Amino acid sequence: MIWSKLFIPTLRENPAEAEVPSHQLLLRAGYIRQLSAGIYSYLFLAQRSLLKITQIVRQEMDAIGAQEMLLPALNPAEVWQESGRWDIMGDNLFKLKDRFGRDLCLGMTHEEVMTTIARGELRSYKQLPQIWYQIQTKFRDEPRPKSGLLRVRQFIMKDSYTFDMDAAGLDAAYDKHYQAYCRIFDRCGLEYMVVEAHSGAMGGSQSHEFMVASDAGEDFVAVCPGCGYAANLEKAVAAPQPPALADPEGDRAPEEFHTPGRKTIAEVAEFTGLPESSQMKSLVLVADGKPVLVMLRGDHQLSEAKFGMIANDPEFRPAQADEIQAWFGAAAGSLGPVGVKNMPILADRALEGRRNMIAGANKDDHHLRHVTPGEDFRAEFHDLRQVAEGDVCGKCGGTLDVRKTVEVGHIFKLGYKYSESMGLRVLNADGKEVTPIMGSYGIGIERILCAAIELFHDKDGMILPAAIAPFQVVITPANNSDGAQAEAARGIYQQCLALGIDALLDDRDERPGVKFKDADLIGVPWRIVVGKKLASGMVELVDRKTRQATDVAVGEAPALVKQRLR
RNA sequence: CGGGGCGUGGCUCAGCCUGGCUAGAGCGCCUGGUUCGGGACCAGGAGGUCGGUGGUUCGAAUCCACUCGCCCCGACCA
Repeated sequence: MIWSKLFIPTLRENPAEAEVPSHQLLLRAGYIRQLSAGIYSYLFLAQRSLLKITQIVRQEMDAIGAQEMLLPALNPAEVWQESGRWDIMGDNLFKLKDRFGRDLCLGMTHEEVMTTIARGELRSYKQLPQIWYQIQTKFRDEPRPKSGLLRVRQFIMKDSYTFDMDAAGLDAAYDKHYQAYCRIFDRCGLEYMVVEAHSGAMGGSQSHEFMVASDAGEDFVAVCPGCGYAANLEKAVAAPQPPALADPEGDRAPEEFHTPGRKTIAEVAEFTGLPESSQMKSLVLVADGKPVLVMLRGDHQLSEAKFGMIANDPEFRPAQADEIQAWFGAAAGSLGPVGVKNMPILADRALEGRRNMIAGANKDDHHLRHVTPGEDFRAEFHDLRQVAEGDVCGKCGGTLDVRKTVEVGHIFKLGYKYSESMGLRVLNADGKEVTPIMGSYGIGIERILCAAIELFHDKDGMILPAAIAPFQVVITPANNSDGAQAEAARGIYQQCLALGIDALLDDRDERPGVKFKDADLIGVPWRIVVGKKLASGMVELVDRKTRQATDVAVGEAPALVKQRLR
């Protein structure tokens, strides 16, 4: 296409509202404009790039036998009420009413609608398995949209849904998606990792996330460089490590001591001269309306996701000061497990086998020493702690890293949640009604673009992988008012088109510096500069990433680009 | 929803504290000219209800109240 005819509103300066690199560059490079918080218009360049991404997604989905559909974004409340998500999703679901006062919502995913179609039409095991997908706009009333296109209220998602007769079928469908996702992200040029994920409110047994490491991300992932173990921090497990100081031996009885004004783990550690790992941390939580005492090693953090799963209430809350006072007779700085009878005690596995530790005495300004789990109090042991940087890998004994990431894809085994609640049944070979098992799988289309920009940019702009760049090559006559240069550039442009290369001819009447800056900014991977060397039949082929410039014969440039694009 | 910050030509910002000239600068834009290998130069020009409403005042971009919007941190999060 011809640059002088296009609308590519590049900006010299960074708009003030943008913080993360992808947001700044998308605005500066004229890809997007904001309409409202978390709502963006995708201009020509963004749309071109997104179309390339969706095309790759489409090809790889089709390759695993998935069938593309397009479902309504506008949904009646009924189907969401049936699945229970009308209430569960709360304010995150965009809800509206039509003129007759009927409740509607804008879909955030499409389990309900897909299941509605399936239950109306699927009758026999002979029709299974099915893989259905769509690439469609989703809506979420995010409490806080942020970071440009990374967290928005309206975005494009590829979502697919599988229906199988049994767990083995689901395993196969899941694996197909796993492989397809790898091919998609590979083709998009992303560096990513696949991590075990917490399946959260969606239920289901297994779940993986496809993550791109980036400071702009919001998810934390624990990775082991040694063995490749990788898991979302919500789910990650680390091997137990010995405490900083060995426990005192012997069968000692708890013994109260005065700790005036020492409330935090750190204060008590300083006061006693014992490391934090010699203490127990007591947290009082209210799950399902009932109090629970959670015990952790002093230097450990609670994983809210893990507790939510175990307590079977993701909406749990910390107890309030007055509740704690009523239940324990002491304030939060002096709580402990000894003598607690009015609530269950959950303890982290790191406390299993420990002896003679420090804990609160349930008496203000007092603690107990020589508290031994299992002897001085009874607890149910679970993995409750959140893994931290530097913890020991549970698989290989290496050291775990914690990385900030952007989630670009998520696959999970739904199980029977929707097929059950919405009444999807088919007849099996024995003529018996059975409930198919489902999976669901998502890819954030814009997030692929954002993640690529976060991964690949420099001070001058984006360095997009060729597969998702809006153009593959830009042809820049240094001086377009030089007839020979303009003509040669046009010739090269035509040849590129003939070779099937997505080419952009920068015929603008601008100084070369302006054109170079713009080309760098919008992230086109290759540039052919037609300049003074044209006199000797040469043009320059420039690699956006390495900045390496090679002089090549005018006639050979298009073929060379073609070759490099492979 | 809690905390913080910011709203002044298309963009980046100054002016506000301490009210008073015609509301400014750089970039961008338009016209003409000179230029042409990393965001040129000269000359001329267009463009602003200072987010909105109300108040205080002889007088408000500036002070006060309310309100709307945007950004950041937290809470929240298929």
